[in-house]
Amino acid sequence: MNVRTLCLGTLNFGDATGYEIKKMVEEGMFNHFIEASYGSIYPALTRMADDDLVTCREEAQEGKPDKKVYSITAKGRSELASALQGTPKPDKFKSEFLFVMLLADILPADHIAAVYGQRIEDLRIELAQMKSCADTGSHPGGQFVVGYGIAIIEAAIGYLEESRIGITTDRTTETETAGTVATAAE
Amino acid sequence: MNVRTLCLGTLNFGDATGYEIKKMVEEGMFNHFIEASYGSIYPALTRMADDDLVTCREEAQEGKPDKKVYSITAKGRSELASALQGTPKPDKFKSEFLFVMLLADILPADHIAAVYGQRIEDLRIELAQMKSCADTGSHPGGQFVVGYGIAIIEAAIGYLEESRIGITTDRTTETETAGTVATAAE
DNA sequence: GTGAACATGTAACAAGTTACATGATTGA
DNA sequence: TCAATCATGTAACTTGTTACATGTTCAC
Repeated sequence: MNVRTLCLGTLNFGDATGYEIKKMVEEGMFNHFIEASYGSIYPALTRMADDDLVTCREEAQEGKPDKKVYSITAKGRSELASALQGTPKPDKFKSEFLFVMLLADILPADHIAAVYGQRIEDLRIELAQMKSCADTGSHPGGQFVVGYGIAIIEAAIGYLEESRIGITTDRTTETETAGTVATAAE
Repeated sequence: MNVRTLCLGTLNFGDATGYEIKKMVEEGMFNHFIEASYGSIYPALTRMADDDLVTCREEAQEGKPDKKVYSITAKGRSELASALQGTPKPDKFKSEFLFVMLLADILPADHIAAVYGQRIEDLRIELAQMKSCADTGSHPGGQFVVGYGIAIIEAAIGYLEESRIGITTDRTTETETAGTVATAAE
């Protein structure tokens, strides 16, 4: 999915500036399954205004630069609907963490342990953040998405906790090799 | 993580051709948390051979073009280890499906139902595929990764199944609007 | 007085994908 | 005979990120 559809989707929930869209994406529940930068949002918004998918009203502010508040148009809404038509592409789940775990045996045991612990902690934070989203947004679609996120993160935490002993201990002989490699890397 | 590290990582499990690396990524357990195309793998392999991270031995074949079998070198292994040093970036989970669900109320009810059903089916296939990986790879890191994948996919399926009624029924008044939008979209 | 938050925007750059080019074999 | 599998490779193209540019206010 492209930035255009993303912007259209957020604007469907209400008017917003480019700045606000970015914030919603990185702080709201969007956060966990989408991302976008200013460098892509602003140009997208400008082009969409040219295409009449959104309208822009400028709001002067004291001290701060003018706000450009965007609203989705009827044309924008139908564009959004047709972009959402058809089968959505399968989810993409990219994980450097898992890649590291896959190659755990060539890495120092303490590094693995640290990364592992950190991951659990990160997931707990993500979970808390997601649960706070659940209270705010009473919108049905939002509720569903947040529920999905919670279910998955809880499963991940659960798995990591019950596998912790296995992955951390299961490596007696490898530590020397890892040491050699780490030294050679410098 | 870049293609280089990915290739180095797969070569760490044994020699392979560019073609085989691609297959492993799209069929093996790598599949679910990484992706790469020929257009990125082949150039990466060539450059890494120049940098002495891998060696290449050409194997003539009848009827088929020559195979280029790559092996990771000691230098490659240390490069891999140092690339895996440091905290891995947080997992990225991108989901068009969830985005569609978020905006379910502006889309035709039957479309949502179809997409929803398809998603459950796809996840079941993914789960089966992942479970078959579990038998093949007896490697500890692989076992862990596959276990993680299974845990998450099962959680997703579970959530989708128990929420099915809610998301599909909870939309009586919206259908008309959706119809209008769908028409306008054409 | 220093950094964060507010607010927009552009240009250079990175990274990878898609499509193309080539060509034999094998199974339906 | 038509598609798929095996096998490699390049060039054009997409898409988006990073870094920069600009400027105020508020809190510490």
